[in-house]
Amino acid sequence: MSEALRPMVKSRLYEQVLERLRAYVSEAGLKAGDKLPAERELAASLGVSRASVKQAIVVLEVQGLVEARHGGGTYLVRDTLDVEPVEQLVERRKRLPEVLEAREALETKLAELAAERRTDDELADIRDSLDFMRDEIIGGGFGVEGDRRFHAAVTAAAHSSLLADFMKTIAGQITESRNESLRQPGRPHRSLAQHTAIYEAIAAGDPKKAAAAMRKHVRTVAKVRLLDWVPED
Amino acid sequence: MSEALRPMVKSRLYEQVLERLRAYVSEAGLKAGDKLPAERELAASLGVSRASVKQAIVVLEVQGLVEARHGGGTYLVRDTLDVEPVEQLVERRKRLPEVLEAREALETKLAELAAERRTDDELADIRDSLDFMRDEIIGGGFGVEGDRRFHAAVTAAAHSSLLADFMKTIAGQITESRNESLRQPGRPHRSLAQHTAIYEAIAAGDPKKAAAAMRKHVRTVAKVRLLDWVPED
DNA sequence: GTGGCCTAGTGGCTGAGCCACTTGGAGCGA
DNA sequence: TCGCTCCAAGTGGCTCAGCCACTAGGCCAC
Repeated sequence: MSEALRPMVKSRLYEQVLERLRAYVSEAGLKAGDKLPAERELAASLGVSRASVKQAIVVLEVQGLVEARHGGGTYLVRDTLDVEPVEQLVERRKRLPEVLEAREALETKLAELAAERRTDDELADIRDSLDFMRDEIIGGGFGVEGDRRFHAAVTAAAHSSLLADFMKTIAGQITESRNESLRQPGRPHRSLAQHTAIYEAIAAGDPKKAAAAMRKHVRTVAKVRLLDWVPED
Repeated sequence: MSEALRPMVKSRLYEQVLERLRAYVSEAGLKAGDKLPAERELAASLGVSRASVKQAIVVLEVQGLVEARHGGGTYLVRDTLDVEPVEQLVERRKRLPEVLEAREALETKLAELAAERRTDDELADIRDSLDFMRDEIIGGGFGVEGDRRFHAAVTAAAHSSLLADFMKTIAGQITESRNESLRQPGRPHRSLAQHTAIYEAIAAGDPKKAAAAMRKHVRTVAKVRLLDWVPED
């Protein structure tokens, strides 16, 4: 109660940086794909430390408004730094089933191609991602990052730049579904088993088996997501 | 295209910290209000720098899952660190009109009381927040922080711990509406004018005028929000 | 008991620095 | 001239060490 009368939250510096950044983007008329000033430069011109600028950028990153490329600069994903209104979120969510259908089509083929075309190095990459996932899960994590690496490695091993490009366009939504799916009870271990099956088929050079294993995996993910989202209309 | 086949995003360290943190909370059975380990401690036990831990905490902060009190530790807001599913977001959103009604009731009375009870120091605080808001707007910002400080200062000046507690329970949703409202074109300046009117009434010790000015202001905010959210059902 | 004070604990922020990765151009060879 | 390699500059990722501001809790004086 003594605390109730005081200001409710202290403003954090990164929040002010955030606001300045948003204002800058709209004033400078930056569009999707445009490059933001370098972190060191921003820190200098805003008169704050680089760490604070970093915190602001991290926030924009998790909100999907910005993409930071290691060594290559930070880029706008949309034409603005404003957070997506709830309405659009819902809209996007309604299109998720479509995305998961598309994912099934693409990844099934990718697994098939990977089984045929993978080099030994690429197979090792897939194996590494599987190990990483296992470590994550053993360490109490969900294996999110390992899952991501696995699918990226399979995509690379398929040697189809066109399919890879398609995957890229739905990568964001897949990430979303991955995060949610892997948080379900017992999910990480089941996921690990399914990925292992995919890996083994690819290692054995068996395209049909790889495709089947991948299809089963993607459908597992999709089913959960489709079930827990029942639009009221 | 050469880039299309490579892993799509590199994992950031703060994301892994995030995952560990979530796992920790669920394993340790922490509940809303419980204290997280200190940043230095987390950094040490996770084997990462404090800056990375900080980035993860900032993410949790903007997602409203955690509250960091300067000098007082970091606390869970809910029973979990998982992000709120879209469904609940929509649910909460539907209750927003109610919140804004409640806000009108509370803040109108708070303004009235502040006009009667404010000390000179408190009046100065309100004045300061107004100046801060003006600076923000001149500097290209939206005046979000100044707005927050203004209402906090008025609440303090009203000397009603009960009303202040009520305000606290809807503070989160008010913040949300503030962020969105102030981003509308021309909004910051109009907001500044309305706040100035409230300030002047409080300074003059005119409770009726203060209440009226506050009511007008809150209704402006509410109207915009109510208009742009039309549930489909 | 009450109130003020002091100190340890903790978050906020900074500055300097190293490493990893990207990019673009210089320079070399065919 | 074209194309390739390689390197240096630019930039993000992360760490370390440290200072300051604020909070909380215990101690002490009254």
